[in-house]
This record gives sequence, structure tokens and C-alpha cells, in this order.
Amino acid sequence: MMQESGTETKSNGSAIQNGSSGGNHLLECGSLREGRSNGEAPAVDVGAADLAHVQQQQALQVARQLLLQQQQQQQVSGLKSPKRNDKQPALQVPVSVAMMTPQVITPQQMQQILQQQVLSPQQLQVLLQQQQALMLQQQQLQEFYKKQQEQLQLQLLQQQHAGKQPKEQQQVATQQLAFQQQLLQMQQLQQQHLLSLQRQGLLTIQPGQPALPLQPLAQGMIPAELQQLWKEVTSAHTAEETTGNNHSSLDLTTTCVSSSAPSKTSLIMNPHASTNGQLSVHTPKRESLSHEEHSHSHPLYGHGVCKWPGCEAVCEDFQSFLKHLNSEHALDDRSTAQCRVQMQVVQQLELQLAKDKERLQAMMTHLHVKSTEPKAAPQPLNLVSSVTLSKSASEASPQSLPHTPTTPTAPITPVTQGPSVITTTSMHTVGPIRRRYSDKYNVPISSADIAQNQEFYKNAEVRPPFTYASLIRQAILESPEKQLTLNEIYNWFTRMFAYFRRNAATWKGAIRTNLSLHKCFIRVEDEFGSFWTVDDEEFKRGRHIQRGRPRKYCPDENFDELVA
DNA sequence: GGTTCCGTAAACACGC
DNA sequence: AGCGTGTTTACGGAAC
Repeated sequence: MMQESGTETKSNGSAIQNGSSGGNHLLECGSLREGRSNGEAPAVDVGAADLAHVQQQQALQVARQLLLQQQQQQQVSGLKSPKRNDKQPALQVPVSVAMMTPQVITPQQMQQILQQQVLSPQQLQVLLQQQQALMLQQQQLQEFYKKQQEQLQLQLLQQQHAGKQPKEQQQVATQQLAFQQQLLQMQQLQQQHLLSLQRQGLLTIQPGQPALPLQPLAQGMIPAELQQLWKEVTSAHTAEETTGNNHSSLDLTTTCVSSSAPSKTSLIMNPHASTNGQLSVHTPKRESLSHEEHSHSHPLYGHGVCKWPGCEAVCEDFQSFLKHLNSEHALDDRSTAQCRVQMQVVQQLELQLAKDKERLQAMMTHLHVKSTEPKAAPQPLNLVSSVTLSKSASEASPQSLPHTPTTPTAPITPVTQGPSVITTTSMHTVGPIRRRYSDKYNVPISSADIAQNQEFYKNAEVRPPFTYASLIRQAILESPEKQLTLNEIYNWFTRMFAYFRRNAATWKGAIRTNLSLHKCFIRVEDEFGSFWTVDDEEFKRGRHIQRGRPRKYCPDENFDELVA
């Protein structure tokens, strides 16, 4: 029990640590670092949200300036054709993709949303107002961007026909890219703000609200042609990257923008971040939308059926599926509710998975000593190093080589070992357990083996995965005099294992049988009675049970041997 | 399918 | 006679 609980504590600790780290990640990304437990942090939260608000306004201003500059440049440049006009769409499409990339909630965010705490109505109101302001900004930016895109498109068309100097065009492109970066930064800030809102319970408390922040973003879903364009563009940019222009793709994986250092934008230009024409934004929504490449792996489409939870509408091809998806599963209250339900399902599954992972980790940790220690046959197995078993433990060696001649170093895997240790209830019902691993794998048990699970076996009625012979040997070797009477052996069993507090007649008889059958157990008589010792060399020798050839009981001989 | 290991039950003996 | 201890045998399940 101690082992198990200890492991659980450790696992829980790591889990908590992981969770907190994830939370810290979000906290670092977002502007809100709230201490929600006291339930009275609206001022702090609002202040942090305001900070994000200011940052977004700054970004918006920068974007506007860039846009103005670009417009001026366009006016100056007039109709000039570029040498490499094929590059122009490249600078539009990626940002278009990024601009319209829907917000996708990661599983971590799901958990946080689901585990959120309730805010006060005042908090909600403030946050909602902020959110609405942000959405207005977002729409404003989108309008700017659309206009800019239209102008650029027009310009490009004109340039393609008239021919232009590439220098100015590159400047335009650079300006546009910078502008797009600002847009992305804006979007990321908004996303962080959304996450903050979600974490504060806004989305759950106000079921209608998620549609508010998500709506404009989801409306800008990536058209297929944009994907195709982006694909072509990135492939064209790959060649250009060697010239030092690394503005070809936007690495959105690091969308965390520090509130304290907004200049350290996360818009890291990473020319290698994209593969196969895909932005390195690992959002399920994006992947689902890039159906040109993944039309057969859409998570919501399979076997001609829409896999939206509860839908199962038949879609003959992927295009019809997309139509169906956009029409029947648009972003509305119903879809949002279904998504929330699915989030809960995922959360439950993740929790279950986390528990099972913890369990597996505990099993692995528990078995780590024996499974990872070198067990080369010629090497003494010094995994015990027990204080009370200096001799026997340090000299532990294969004890039944004929049984496992080819696997002297076979590790004890959880597969073979786990059930007998973990399944407390099943252990009691499956009946006698044969092949205790201590014998099977030629590893005598030790005080360390038992000590690791001492509390567990003391309290849980779990049959220890050791043979009677191993346990008897252990009991004897643990004693100060390396000798025990039969009754003391009984007491050791009952003291160390809850399992042996029942059915005494059975296991006591087994002990007596084993003491008699095993050559390694030597009965010694003195003036006070008789006691049992263990010949550990004999124990480690291999077959220590003589069945086919019953040994002749000869206490005098044994005594002489012991004395000698 | 045979062998081996192991647990279990039982019979038996011996001494107190 | 009853009990504890010790020995031996038989049987069956599981693993090899």
C-alpha cells in the first residue's frame, strides 16, 4: 500500500506539475495571471485584460500605419510589373490562411475551460465588454486586410500585364508581410484573450458567448483555392529561401505573446516550419480544412458518413461532405453545445487515459528495480543490497537455470508481472498463483523486494507473487539468528502479508510441506526444540524440491553438515 | 503432448 | 485424544 500510494503521490505530483505547467503556459501566453481561488480578483483580471487590450490597440495602430505606408507606396509605384510576379500571391495567401484560421481549443484548453470557476456577474460583464471590443477590432482589421488584399490583387494584375520593377514590388511585399505579421499578432492576442475568458468561466457561464468571439473567425474559413495557392506559394518560396528571404512562412506554433514583452512577438519567421505547404499551426480545424491534401483523413468524415457526433449523414464524396459540414454544422448554438459535449467526452477520456498512464507508470516504477537492473548470468545480481541480507542478497544468482536457460537477462515486464501485483481484488479470486517470478526469473526475493511493497501486502489481501520457498527463505534470512521455528515462520507470514491471515490451515500446511521438500531448508534441533535454517547456496542451486526422488529425512546428517 | 514447477490436500508418524 | 510438527504422496494447473 505504501508503494502504491507513494507511486500515486508521485504520479499525482507529476500530473499536477504537468497541469500547472500547462496552466503556466497559458498564463504566460495570456495576459491574465489570475489567482482565482480567493474569488475576488476581478480588479486584477480586468487590469490584465486591459493590458492585453492596450497591446492589441498598439498592434492595430502599427497595422494601420503599415497599411497607410503600403497604400502610399502603391500610389507611388503605380503600375510597375515585377520580375517575379509569381511570388506575389505567396505573400498574400499565407497570411490569409493565418488570418482566417479559426480558433481551435486544444485539449489543455478544454480541460481548463471545463474546470473553470465561476465569475461574478460584474466580472463577466467587464470581460464581455472587452471581448466585444476586441471583436470589433478584429472585424476592423479584417476589413482593412480585405481592402489591402483587393488592392494588391488589382495591382498585381496590372503589374503582370505592364511589367514592373521588382525592387519596389519587394518593398510592397515586405510591407505587406509586416502588416500581416501585425495582423497575426493581433489575432494571437485575441486568441489569448479568448483563452483567458474561457479559463475564467465565461464560455461556460454564458453559453451564447462562445459564438461571439468565434464567429468572425470561423466565418473566414479557408477556401480550397487559398489552400492551393498557399501550396504553390510555399513551394515557390522554398527556392527563394536560399536567397535569405525567410519571410516565406509563418510559424504559428509559438503563438504565445508575452504580455510584458509584446515586442517579442511570437511571429517567428521560420522557413522550415511548414511542410507540404502546410502552416505549422497544429490545429484540428486547420487540418480538417486542408482537405485537398487530407481529404481521406478528415476526422469528421469517414466511410462516406459524416462523423459529427450524432449526425452520421451520408455524404457521397468529400465535397458534399464539406457542404454538409458547412451547412449543417455551422457555428451556431447547437454546434457549440455539441462541441461542448464532445469536449466533455474528450476530457473524460483524457482523464481516464491520464489515470491509466499513472497506473502504468506506477507499475513500471514498481518493477523498475528488477526490470532494468542488469541480470547477466555471470554477474551477481546485486539489486537487493539489503541491510539484513548482505550475504544472500549480494550473492543472489540464478536459482533455477534449467527453467530459463535462454533468458537469464529477461526483464520482468509489467505484462508478466503486473497483474499479480496490482489487481488486488482479482488476485484474491483467481486462486493460487503459480510461477512466482522470484523463482521463474531466477531472482530470489529479498527484503528489498518485499519492503518495496511491505505496506501494500500488509494491508491488502493480495497474494504475494513469491513462492512459499522464497518467502520461507526470506523469513529465515530476515531473522537476526538466521533461524526460525515453524511458529515464528507462521508469524512472519501473518505479520507481513494480509493474505496469510486467512485459510491458515492451507498455507501453514504448504509451509510445512515446503520446509520438508526443499533441500535448502535445514531443520536443526537443540535443547529448546527445533528450528529451521536455510542453506542459501542450495536454494540458489536450482531445483530445490525433490519430488520424484523423495529425500530421506536425516536430521542428524543435516545437523552435522550445518555444524561442519 | 510431455516435462517441470508449484500449490494444495491428504495421509501418516512422532512427540508433548 | 488432541494438537503441533514434520514427512511423504498424489493431484492438478500453469508454464515451458
